[in-house]
Amino acid sequence: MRRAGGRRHTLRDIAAALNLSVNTVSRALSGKDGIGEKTRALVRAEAERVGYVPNSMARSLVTGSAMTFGLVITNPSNPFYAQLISSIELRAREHDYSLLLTVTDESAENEARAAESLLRSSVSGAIVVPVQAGADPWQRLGAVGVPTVLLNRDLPDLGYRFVGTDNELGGYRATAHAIACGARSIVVLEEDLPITTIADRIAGYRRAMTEAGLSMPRGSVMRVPTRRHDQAALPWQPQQAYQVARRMLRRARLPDAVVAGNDYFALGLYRALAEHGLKVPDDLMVIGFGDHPFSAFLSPSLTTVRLPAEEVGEIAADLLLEEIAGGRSARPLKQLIAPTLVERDSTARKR
Amino acid sequence: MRRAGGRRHTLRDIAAALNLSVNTVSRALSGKDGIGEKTRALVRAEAERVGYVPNSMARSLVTGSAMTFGLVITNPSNPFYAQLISSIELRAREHDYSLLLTVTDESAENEARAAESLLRSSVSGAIVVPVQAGADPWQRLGAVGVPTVLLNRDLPDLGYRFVGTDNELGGYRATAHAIACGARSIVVLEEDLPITTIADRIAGYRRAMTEAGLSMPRGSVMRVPTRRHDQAALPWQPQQAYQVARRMLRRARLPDAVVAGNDYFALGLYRALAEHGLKVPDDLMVIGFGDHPFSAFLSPSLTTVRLPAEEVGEIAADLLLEEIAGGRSARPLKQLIAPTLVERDSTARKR
DNA sequence: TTGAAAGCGCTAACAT
DNA sequence: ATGTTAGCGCTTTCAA
Repeated sequence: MRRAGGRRHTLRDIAAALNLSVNTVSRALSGKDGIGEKTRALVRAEAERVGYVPNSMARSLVTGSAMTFGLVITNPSNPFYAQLISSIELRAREHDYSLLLTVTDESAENEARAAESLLRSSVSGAIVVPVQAGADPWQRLGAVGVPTVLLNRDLPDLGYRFVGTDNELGGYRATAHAIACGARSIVVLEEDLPITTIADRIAGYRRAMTEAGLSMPRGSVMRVPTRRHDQAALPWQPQQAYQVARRMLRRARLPDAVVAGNDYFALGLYRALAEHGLKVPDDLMVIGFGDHPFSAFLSPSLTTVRLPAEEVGEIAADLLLEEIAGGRSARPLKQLIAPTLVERDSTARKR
Repeated sequence: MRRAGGRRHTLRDIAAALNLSVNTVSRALSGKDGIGEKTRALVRAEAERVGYVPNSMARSLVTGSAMTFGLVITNPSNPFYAQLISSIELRAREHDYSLLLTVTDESAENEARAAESLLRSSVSGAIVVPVQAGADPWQRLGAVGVPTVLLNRDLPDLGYRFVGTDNELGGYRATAHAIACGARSIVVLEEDLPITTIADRIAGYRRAMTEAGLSMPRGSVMRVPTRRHDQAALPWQPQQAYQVARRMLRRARLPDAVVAGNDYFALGLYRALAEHGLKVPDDLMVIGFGDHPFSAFLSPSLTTVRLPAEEVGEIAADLLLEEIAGGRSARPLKQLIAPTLVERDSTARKR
């Protein structure tokens, strides 16, 4: 029955044991000066002896800061976000902040609740991947003075700081690479979600095509249906991409290359193509997005766009730390980190 | 300069505006009875008007409960843990708990700090994947009365509640399946980490081999080196498994099947085998572990062991909720959920 | 160098 | 049905 668990010791306990005032004990422990060395040693020893642990809630109540980051993410099973969690948690921890994590699962309702919850918890600041179904919840957070950094998806109306991947550039590079490899007719396979990351990638694709003077007939942008509000283990559904790819394969003229919005879609593509007797890259090139862990080990290995997850996470945390500190940052308000193309065999066409 | 952010409104503000006592306002808002309906309506209206948000720290300080789960995980980039985060966060949220997340990255030092941090934060309870480098930090947590549930890796000395995957059974099923498919000589490929999940899987492998009367010569258990304390994007390194597999392929006699400790290792195996001109499954069968998102889409598709991540997460959360509520649970102290074998092409040998 | 007093925002007794 | 008092554990004035 370990439930027993005696009451935690408080400053008062230590003060009583040592015949000191609570205040003295507080200062001895918090390393402030204006205290005798022997007193401090005494207090520390007693604190150690009884296993004193400060109560952060009490401290926060008076200082007004909970020393906590709120992190709001759509889906931890997305490897990009998983990495972001890691790198932000680490940075937070290094600066003695705790991490309060909320998952929105692309739901505006969850997002509204999340913002409210961060408010209640008096987080020192928030890092948010918005659902992009309105800016209200985060507007509110900023309005009451909680520094908020937008991650990966911007909400320009708010004028908050933002770090993310340059998806437009990613889409451009992927497409330009396909073109450089000889593709003339290129199809994009993207999820059907109304978020800027996807729109940006498509814009990048269009720019590359336009620059190369290539046409984008109807059907060049294919959409994979999303199942929102679905506590999904998978960030994306290769199976859904597979279905869409099969539909594409019924067309009279096949494209030379497909640029996928993520590597999971490329997985579905691979299967559809294999079943159809098409060889990658010789019959059709495939380019992924995300450089997910498996991509280097597919056969053929997948050419893809690597995302600067760790860097984005670190910058987000640093931006937040700066905002909390109150200093105007030298950094630009909006920061887009360039992703890099990783060339592998799925675009290495033998001539 | 949104930094302005006026002070948050408090109960006192509302009380003053309405000429009521703070207490009345408190009860009106918290839905307690003993309050006039018109008063309540009035208070609610005013709260709404000024956008009142309760201060959880203040409430927690007096109630003693922070309405927070502490979740301590080794690595969010492990898809199994990513799912666990999702399902636990959801369950917590449904019951109005927030989630405080800490990443240990397999470091005992981080773990000790994490436990201390949970203590400071007065979490209502903790769900922990221990590093298994000693039980002290969690012993301490329980000792001061914080309900703690162990996840995926047990610390039997503590006598805490535990939920996890039945890895022994998983290893057994994987191996037994290989045997059923005709394999006589089977090698296991496991990470080199001193944790029970791995030891259990190996034990299951041994049981299956023994039952079938098969021998396990030296070299039957191959170890893939771990890079600990490495904020890695990858939960495991296919590349490392690839290296180990290449070493194996230099042996005089090759096994009929390899049982991998996770699907990422299977990825490395696939490459090594392909480079060596060996066909899966005809020359060598491969079985993975984890049923990671990509596994169904490899070619050949990977036979693997699917882990009950969502179920484990939900049970962990439910156990914790029960412990917090203080009611003795009808459930067993230790709960092992059976994983299921997913048969695919990597073991479908044409006879 | 130390102590006393006040108060952070809230809830829980106990009055009225 | 409402108000008063007290106090959660800590930090922050201000005195001594």
